[in-house]
Amino acid sequence: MVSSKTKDLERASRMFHALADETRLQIIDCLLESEQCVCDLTDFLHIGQSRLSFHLKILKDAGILKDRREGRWIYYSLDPDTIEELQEFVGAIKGRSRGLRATSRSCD
Amino acid sequence: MVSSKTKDLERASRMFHALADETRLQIIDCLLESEQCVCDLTDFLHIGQSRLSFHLKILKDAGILKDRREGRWIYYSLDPDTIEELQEFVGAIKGRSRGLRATSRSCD
DNA sequence: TGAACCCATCAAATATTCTTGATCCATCTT
DNA sequence: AAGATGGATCAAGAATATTTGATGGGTTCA
Repeated sequence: MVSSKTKDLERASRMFHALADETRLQIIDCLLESEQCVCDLTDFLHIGQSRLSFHLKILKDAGILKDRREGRWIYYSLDPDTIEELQEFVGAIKGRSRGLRATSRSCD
Repeated sequence: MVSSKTKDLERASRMFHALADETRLQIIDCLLESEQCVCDLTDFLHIGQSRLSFHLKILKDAGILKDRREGRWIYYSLDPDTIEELQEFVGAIKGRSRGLRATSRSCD
């Protein structure tokens, strides 16, 4: 099966893009311990609410975060499945990056 | 030791940014098998030389690629140490992302 | 119902990144 | 030395991303 390598790269680049920002990595860091609601995150990170909301959306759209509503609060948390997917992707690169052979070719 | 969490996040976001682009992921894909010189990569990827050079620089600056000159050619290859660093970073997130406890806090 | 609260979304201004073509530099060949 | 080749770099424009403040929607509580 081909599984469209193009699609895979598109998905991977979206996930990496979501992680390519210090503010978003801080958000993730905040969520390592447990889920958090948006208002707590604004307090912790000292950033404006709409700005935080913007970054949360990017992380959520990339599948890295999930959210759930409870009354007036919305709790965000990491999505373990996506983190694992990410780990597999990096692992696939690493698997081959040690002990490469001399110049040869194979690509597109 | 503190090791400046800010620095870590800065470094991590740089690495992720380098991976947050389909063209650059294609380059990496080309380098999985073996090192390649720039002219081969332009052939494989069907992109202009200056464009490729731009992306190679981003990957190299992030530490993901190394280069070595041989006569008039410059060969690029993956840097296994950085790939490993990347894997550790993702692993650190994954390590805690399963089985989170209920709401609590700890952050900045 | 209305006020207060939590949060998403929108529009506009900024800032950053990417692409393209031109130019320059180093190396090799003759 | 002169030309050819492999690549980096630069400048300018095009495309994306980010920040900020304003607005609006859903929820709770009086």
